[in-house]
Amino acid sequence: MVRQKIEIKKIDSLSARQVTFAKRRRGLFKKAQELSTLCDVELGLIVFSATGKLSEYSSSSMVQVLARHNMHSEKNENDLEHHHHPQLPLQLQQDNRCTHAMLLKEYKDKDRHLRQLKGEDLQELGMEDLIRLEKQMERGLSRVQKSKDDIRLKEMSALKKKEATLKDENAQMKQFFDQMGSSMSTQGDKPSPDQEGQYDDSVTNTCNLAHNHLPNCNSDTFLTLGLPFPD
Amino acid sequence: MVRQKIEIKKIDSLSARQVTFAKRRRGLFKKAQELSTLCDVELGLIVFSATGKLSEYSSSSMVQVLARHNMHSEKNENDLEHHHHPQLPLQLQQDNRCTHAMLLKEYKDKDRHLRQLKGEDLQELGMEDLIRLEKQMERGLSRVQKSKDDIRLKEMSALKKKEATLKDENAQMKQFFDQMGSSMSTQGDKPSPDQEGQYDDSVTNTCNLAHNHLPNCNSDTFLTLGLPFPD
DNA sequence: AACGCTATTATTAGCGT
DNA sequence: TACGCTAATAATAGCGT
Repeated sequence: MVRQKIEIKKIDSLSARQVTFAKRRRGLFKKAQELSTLCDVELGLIVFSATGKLSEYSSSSMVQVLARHNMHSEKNENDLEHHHHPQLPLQLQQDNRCTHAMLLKEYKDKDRHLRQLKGEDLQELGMEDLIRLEKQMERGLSRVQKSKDDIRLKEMSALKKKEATLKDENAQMKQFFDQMGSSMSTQGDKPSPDQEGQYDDSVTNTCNLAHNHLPNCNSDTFLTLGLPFPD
Repeated sequence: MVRQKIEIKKIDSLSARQVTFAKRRRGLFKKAQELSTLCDVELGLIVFSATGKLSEYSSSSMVQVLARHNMHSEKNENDLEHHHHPQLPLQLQQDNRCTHAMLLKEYKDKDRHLRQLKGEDLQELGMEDLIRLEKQMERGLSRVQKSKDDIRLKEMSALKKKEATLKDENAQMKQFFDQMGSSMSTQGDKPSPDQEGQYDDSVTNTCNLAHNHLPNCNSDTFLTLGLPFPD
């Protein structure tokens, strides 16, 4: 880094790439080793050099790490099997060895398409492909935005409903306290128990503590008390 | 490292260990990512946190990395088999079986993600997921648009180059015809054959048919004739 | 528990040999 | 090709919030 910071993209020069690979791989293995020691965690690191040579580090043993990793994978696999798409291509459900290659192929196709939708690996595409991709992405984007809007709308309507309910309750309560106030000034102080049942505890308590004859009792104040806006 | 360099041994304090784990894991993943990008190598990193949570990075896909790793292992395994180490085959068989399950899982994951990027199956997503998805799509979209721009720019510069060439040719031709015109009015009508060899047929023919002494011969006219714009 | 800060250490890009 | 070297960037330990 004598001259300047480098940008993270494939190094053009083969020799420079090899040198950097050797240096950074050493650094990476060291960091992995330090992490596993310092934090006492299990970890595995597999690196294939450009020439295909394998080098690996693992805190315990690679077999152990991979076994554990496979357990996790299987767990997720079972969950997915249960909750999600039971209707995938039948071929994929069928057993093992013969479908493995096909599965891998389909997997790679999907992977490529996915990367393209994420804006990677575009250099191999021509203008027509790019335009088709762009259209597809715009469609997807607008659908996502529509979904967002839908959720927001649902949230809004829930809030509106809650607001209406609270306004209602507040109005009733105001009426009740007004009655109580006027009857207090002329006779006793007992509220009728059958009306009290309509209000939930928190609102009732808050109001009982705060006001005895409701000065400035408008519904917004009550709405604020009843609705703890999360943001 | 404000106070001093730390020694590489298990950190005693649980909370400090967790913090360091989070920080260093981020660093390690970043380094792994940089290495795979800079040096264009395949690499996989598997980390189990102290609480058993799995986190992984792989340059391509974990399945591919593990499959490749299994191949290497099997090769070595055969060598070892020869050298009297008969105690690993079970694990590896299990690995292969699990790799298939994992492949299926990753396939499904990719498939789901792909459909989401195409704007399908959005109903199961929450607002956070949608926002993340939207960001991703916007990034992808802008990259696709950048690729389009790049192609257009390349096309433009090719066109500009061609334009310059044609302008040059036209200028030379005009000069030639001017000379011919003036020599016709004073003497003969033969062009010198060695200059004619510089022009390609279409341009030469067009000009010969259209003009005999070049009225209004500006280079744009010639450019239009020489360049059939496709759009 | 998760973030931001910053003084320090750690890593490494570009050379030289 | 592989190994130092060193200036410069990158990571991060220990705090504070």
